[in-house]
Order: sequence, then structure tokens, then C-alpha cells
Amino acid sequence: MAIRLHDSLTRSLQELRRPDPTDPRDVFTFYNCGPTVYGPAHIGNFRTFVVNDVLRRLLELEYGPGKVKHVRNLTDVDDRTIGQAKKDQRSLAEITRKWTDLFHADCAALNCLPPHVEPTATGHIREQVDMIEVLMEKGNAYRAPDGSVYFKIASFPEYGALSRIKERELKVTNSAFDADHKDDIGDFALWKAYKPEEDGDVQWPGPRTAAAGRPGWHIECSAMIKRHLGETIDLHTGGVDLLFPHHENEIAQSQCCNGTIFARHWYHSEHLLVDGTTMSKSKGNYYTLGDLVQKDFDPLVVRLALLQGHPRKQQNFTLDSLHSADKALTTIHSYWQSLPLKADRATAFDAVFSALHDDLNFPAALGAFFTVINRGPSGVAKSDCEKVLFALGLGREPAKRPDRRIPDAITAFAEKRWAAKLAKDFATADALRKEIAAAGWSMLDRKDGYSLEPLKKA
RNA sequence: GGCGCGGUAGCCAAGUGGUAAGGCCGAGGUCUGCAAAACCUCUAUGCGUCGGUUCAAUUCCGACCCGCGCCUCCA
Repeated sequence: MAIRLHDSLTRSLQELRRPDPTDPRDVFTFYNCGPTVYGPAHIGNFRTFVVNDVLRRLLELEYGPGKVKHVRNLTDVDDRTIGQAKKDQRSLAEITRKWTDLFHADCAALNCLPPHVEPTATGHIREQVDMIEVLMEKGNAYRAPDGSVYFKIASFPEYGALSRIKERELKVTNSAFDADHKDDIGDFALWKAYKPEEDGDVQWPGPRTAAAGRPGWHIECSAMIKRHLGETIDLHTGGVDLLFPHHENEIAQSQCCNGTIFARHWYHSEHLLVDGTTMSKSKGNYYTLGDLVQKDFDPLVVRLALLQGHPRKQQNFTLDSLHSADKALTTIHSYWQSLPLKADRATAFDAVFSALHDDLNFPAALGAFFTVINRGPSGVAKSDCEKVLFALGLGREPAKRPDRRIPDAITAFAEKRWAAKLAKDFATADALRKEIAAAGWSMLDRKDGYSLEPLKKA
């Protein structure tokens, strides 16, 4: 069953290329623009990474193990990382290490598979400089008076094909234009000359004839892709906001440098919104995974919530959607656990996969999944269900909520209530239940005993 | 202004030229002293508004209203 995905360049549904199964060197090459590690990623960022994670899982299921190469970068040098290092009075490396570690922990909590390669911008300075030099030699780039290097978009007639931007509407003021020493407002930096007052000790030797400094943002992806995946890749993905200018610029750089098609397929996922608007640090209206875990939500619940909207549609994130996902996940897992090992209906979940393969239609896939669930476990094999759970990345038991020590007073109340209940003194038992609840705990009775759980926060 | 997306039950959300998947909430029920959990049943004659095409439109076309995103920080 072929995987079809919306392609941003042609704005149509296109089948993804299937690598030759008999040629071990022929793998599907997949690049996903990663985070800038200067602070905690918010769940809007994670929507994109979760969507890409499901995509990667589907590709591996479809093409077989070892037939997909997934690369996702870490942007560890740019205005924001440098700015954060300066603000915290730490080295750039310390700052990016710190936030990279958190990012990895969050990804693991969300059950995202690590990409096969996770290159960093600072680890590929040489590759970036090499590309810039080629672009300068070919006349696609020029040195500005301050020693920076800019890409000349006039040298690339196809510029704007992805974003359909032909004439740039000049919302930008002329002062910004002048300050950047560009020939044209649309030109963008490949290399930024070192500025002692801003850049601290962050600098590298530049391309020939250029000043020392650091790479511009866009060139890192072009260079890392070339290095790890080759000059032409099968799929390039990211959030919609990267479509312009980032991806447009990547195309310009790579195609001018390499003289070949850069990416066969472009895919962009839409934004997660909060209160009907994009979440951003400047608005302060964002949640991190940590925020939600503190509210007692399992990261896997967050993952399910992120899968409840179509990835190419904006999705409004609410705490309510988390409660909904929490219940739904419980149902999914209890169904999964109830399944027999063997079964006679191997095709039970076909509708789930066809929805997934049809442009990652998560809502339809989840709908199909629950339709199977509602039919009951009869005839459905655990292993088939596990394949679905693997694709969705929901296949592990929810992490135990952080065990909170049960206060002795609560234990005492519980013991008393249990005794009262056994003695059929229900009035006392009910009163004690209320006491326990008022203290923030919930007493769950079983046949032969009870357990205590903290009441969920709202 | 340019480019793009969306408006489907209380909330979220898929979808089709022939009269609406699924999840959450809610209601009722079974089961347990109660509570929780689990399981069963029920919940849109209607899909932003107004026109048009059609035997038939939520689905196609047009206009309009409303919301959101991007237009060089941004998943």
C-alpha cells in the first residue's frame, strides 16, 4: 500500500518513492528540520516532530528495516543560541548542550524514535564553507563590504517556486535593508561576519575572501543534507513556517551549488495553536512538555492529543483535549491488553493503515482504530494491534505517574475506612472517603484490598 | 496588499454528488454497599450565510460573512 503525501511544491498528493528492495544501497532519504537549541521546545514544536516520527515509522513499516535514512538536525549556532549564551553568561556549547539534552529527554518521553543521524551546525562548518565558496565561484553569492556573504536570488530564476512569492512585498523597512549590506532585499546571508559586541567568542574562519564569522541559518541544512543524504533527497519536511524563507533558500543554495534537484518531495505540517493563535515565546502562550507533565498528564497522552488533528490543518491545543486523549489512550491500552495472541482476522486494521498512508490522516486512522476496538477483541490478534500502536508510537504502557509518597495520615484514614467497610459501617466508610478526597487522594476499592491514588489536577 | 488554510453536534474531528466515521463530555443501564474502573445503549433530518448547477449538495460553482497562518526570529 503506497504512501501518499501532500507535496508543497506541486500542491498535490504524490506517492512517495519506493526504494529498490533488492538494492541494499538504495534507501529512502528523509530530512526533517530540527529544533534550535536555545530553550525548551514547546508542544507546538513537538507536534511537528511527532508527525514526522509517525511518518518515519510508516516508512520503515512499508519499506523494511534499514531502507529509510532519517536525518534531523540541531541548530546550535544562530542569533538566538548566541544571544541566550550571552544572557546566561555561559559558553555557546554549554547552552546548546543543556537544551539538546532536554530536547532528547522530551523526545524520548513522547516515544519519538531517534533519527538515524542528528547532525549539528557547528559540527559542519567546513561543509558549509565549502558550499559557500562554490556558490561564490559560480556567481550565486557575493561578499558584502563587512565581509559577510549573501546569496543573490537574482541569480536563481526559479527562486520562489515553493512559496509562490514572486515580488516581495516590502514590509521591511529600508533601514534593515541598508544595515545588512545586501544588494537586494530578498538576498539572504550565507555567512555572517563576526561582530565582537554580539558574538562573544563564536567565530570560525570564513570562506575565501570573506571575514571570519559564522554561517547563516539556511546553509546548515543544505550542507548537512549533502553530507549525510546526498545531493538529491526523497523527502524534506518541517513546519509550515519554514516554507518561506528557510526552505526556499535551501533550494536556491543546494540547487545552485550542486546543479541537481534538491528534494523530490516537500511536506509541511501545520501549526498547533493555543487560544486560537500560534504559540510563541514572545506571546508567552506556550506549553512545554514539562508543564503538562506537572499537570499529571502522561507524555504519551500528549502524543495522542497531538495526533488528534490532521497534520496539515491548524489544531487548537487545549487542556480539554488532553483529558479526552487520556481517556482514549486508556481505552486503547485496555483493548490491546485484552487481545488474544492469535487470531484469524489479520486484516482487521487495514482501514487504519490506509488512512495513515493517505496523507497521514490521523483523525480518520484513529476513527478506524476505534471502530475496530468497538467491535471487540474477538478474532483480532495482539500482534496486529501492536503494529498499529507501533505506527502511532503509542505502543508502550503509560509511564507510571510520579509516585507521590502517601502521607501517613491518609494511610491511617484508608485503613480505618477499609475496616469500617468490612464491618459494614458504611456511614463511617463514606465519611472517611470524603476526608481522603478532601486531602487530595482517591481510594479505589477492589475485592481484596484497595489502592490510593492522588486525585488528578484539573 | 500578496500567498495559503479553515468554519460539520456541548467540545475535538473525519468524510462523501444520493441524505453524516470516530474520540471526549452528557444521559440511561449492567456490575460492584458507595465511589472508581469495565462493559452495553442513546445523543446532528443537518454540515458559516445567500444564490446557482443537478433527479439529488454538507460534498461542485459564485458571492458574501467570520476565524487563523505566512510574507525574511519562528515547528
